[in-house]
Amino acid sequence: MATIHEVARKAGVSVATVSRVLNDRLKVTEKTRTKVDRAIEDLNYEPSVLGRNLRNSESRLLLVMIPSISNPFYSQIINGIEDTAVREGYNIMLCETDSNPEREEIYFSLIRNRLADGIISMDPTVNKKRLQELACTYPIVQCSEYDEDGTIPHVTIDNELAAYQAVRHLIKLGQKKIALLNSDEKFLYARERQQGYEQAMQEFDLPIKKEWIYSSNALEFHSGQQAVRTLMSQADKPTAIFAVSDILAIGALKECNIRGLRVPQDVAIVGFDKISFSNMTHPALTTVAQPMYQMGSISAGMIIRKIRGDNVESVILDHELIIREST
Amino acid sequence: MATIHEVARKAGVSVATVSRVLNDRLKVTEKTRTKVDRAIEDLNYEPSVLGRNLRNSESRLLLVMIPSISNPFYSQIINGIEDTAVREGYNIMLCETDSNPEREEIYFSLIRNRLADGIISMDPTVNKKRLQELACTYPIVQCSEYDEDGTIPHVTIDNELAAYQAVRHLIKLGQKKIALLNSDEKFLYARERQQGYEQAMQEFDLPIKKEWIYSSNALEFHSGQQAVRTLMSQADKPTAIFAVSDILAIGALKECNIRGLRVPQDVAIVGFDKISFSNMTHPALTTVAQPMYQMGSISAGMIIRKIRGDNVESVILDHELIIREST
DNA sequence: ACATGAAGTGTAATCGTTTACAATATAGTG
DNA sequence: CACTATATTGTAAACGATTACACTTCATGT
Repeated sequence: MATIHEVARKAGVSVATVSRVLNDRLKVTEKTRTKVDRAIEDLNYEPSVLGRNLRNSESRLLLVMIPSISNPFYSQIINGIEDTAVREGYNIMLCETDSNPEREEIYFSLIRNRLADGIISMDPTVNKKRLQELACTYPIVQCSEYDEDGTIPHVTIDNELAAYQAVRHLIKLGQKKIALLNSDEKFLYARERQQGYEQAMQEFDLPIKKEWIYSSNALEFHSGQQAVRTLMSQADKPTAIFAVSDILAIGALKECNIRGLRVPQDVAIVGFDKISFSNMTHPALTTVAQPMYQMGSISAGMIIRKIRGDNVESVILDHELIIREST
Repeated sequence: MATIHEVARKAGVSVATVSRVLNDRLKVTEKTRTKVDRAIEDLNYEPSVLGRNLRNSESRLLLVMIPSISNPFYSQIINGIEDTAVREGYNIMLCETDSNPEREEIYFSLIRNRLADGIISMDPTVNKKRLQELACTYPIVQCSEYDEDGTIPHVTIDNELAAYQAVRHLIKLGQKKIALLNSDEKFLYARERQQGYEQAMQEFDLPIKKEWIYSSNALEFHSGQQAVRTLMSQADKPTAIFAVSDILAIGALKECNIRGLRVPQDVAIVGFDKISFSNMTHPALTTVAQPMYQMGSISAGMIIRKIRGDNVESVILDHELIIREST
């Protein structure tokens, strides 16, 4: 628990010199440097980040806000963020909002209190107005989800195109009765993916039936199951399902399995996200891969540049359709 | 970005009084309090955690070290930690070690640099000696994994008993040829669960065959698949599998599905951990539930008490066998 | 030998809080 | 009303670093 003063005394120099040895590496003779180094060694001194942060008025901490830590979609993104952040000398604080505005506000207070230098928001349910407001004062970027008419820089994929290609893939396999398993339309990505679905259906002159569009308000496994129950209770049953999330798709798959519907022979299923579990199911899930690691590392890079005061542009990354056994 | 000085000036009081309004709530008249409150309001002042931390020489940050963020086993634990931590005024930094000692050391440096007040370690591959060393100086607790001959307080379950009960469950169902799908024996929990397995087999006079004990060095989905390939290539094939992790069990299940082996009719499978995906498979997995949320919140409570200087005792929690479709 | 300038080092202010201690105001007592 | 005892408030010193600025050296050219 030595301080810079003790090191200075032991080395017979001033604190300024010790600080210079610690940071600059310029403008200090080899001789004093070794004296200081030895003193540091002897006392096994480590500078206090607390003191340094106060003086530099920065914390080198990044807030990463996600709705739920158990959603595997975010795992790879977080990996990307963390690797880049650590490389640049930042650490991350993972904040689980549970889509709860109160909790959200607690985390926002961390940046107002200077405990964080910037925010990467990935919560689609975040209070958009509040976020815009904060973004005027503090560095904020959005990852994956973003606000259409906001000004916050973001990184995302072309959701509409990705959905379009996924549905086209089903159509090319001869599918005609394709259901959409969507999440709540209040989310931008949900609307965009629905757009892509409709575009593909129209392009190939297939009917868009309201009964085949199922909107679930939660991205839960059970919602996927429920969707299949509803869809398959209809007179005119779909023979393929495009789900906007792997979790929903896995729920749908489970329900098909339970009902003895063979996948892909009786029902073909496409998911979205390529979470790690999507190839552990039987059959493995066809899905749209988002470049999650890259999304993470790019958003980390963006927020760090924004903290430094550079101005940054939004980025749209490429996706990829991963064809596996479920289609 | 107002400071306490500006608030003091605006309210016509000293900084000490402002600070008292902020913290104590005692020993300041109603009149001055309202003056100060109004000034705070007007400037919309928020105290800087940086300054406060330096003065109090604490950061109110907890380090939570896990090998991999994508392992769903940790999700619930982290939820438990976070809820308790936030309630006590702490925030957590999630640190993914990737079981990489270098990375581990980076995170250890955060506590040496006073950027964290304590560590909750959940990494079974952590360098035990290093951890013991640090535990002399800094508050550290272990969650789930721990060191038998160490002195670091920990929270865990009775792995041996849990494994024993899982295997006994299989035996009671009439199973006689039970394979053990273990992870690397360097982990304490692996050795303990193997103990439980062997104890159950012995108690019911069933032979323990070396060929039926498969040790995988990674807790990966693919290891589970590989295990089934190996086990089922033998002349004397097991008819049940006890896996020490759900991920391994899900891998095994997938391989059984591929090979047309019916679960549970041809092969019964038991997993361990009750991760959320364990009931999304077809059939849903019988598994041993660890009280993960509770483990998290208890370890958070422990580390906070330890930071305060209280001394804390290790805790062993109850587990539960969850019987589902795979047995 | 001396002025010059560069290079290296030291002094002290600063970041934004908290808090021991001193100072002052207020209430209570005879 | 004078005098304590007590309740509030203010002053200034920490906490542990960084850094502008001032000061010392010391090699160089004359």
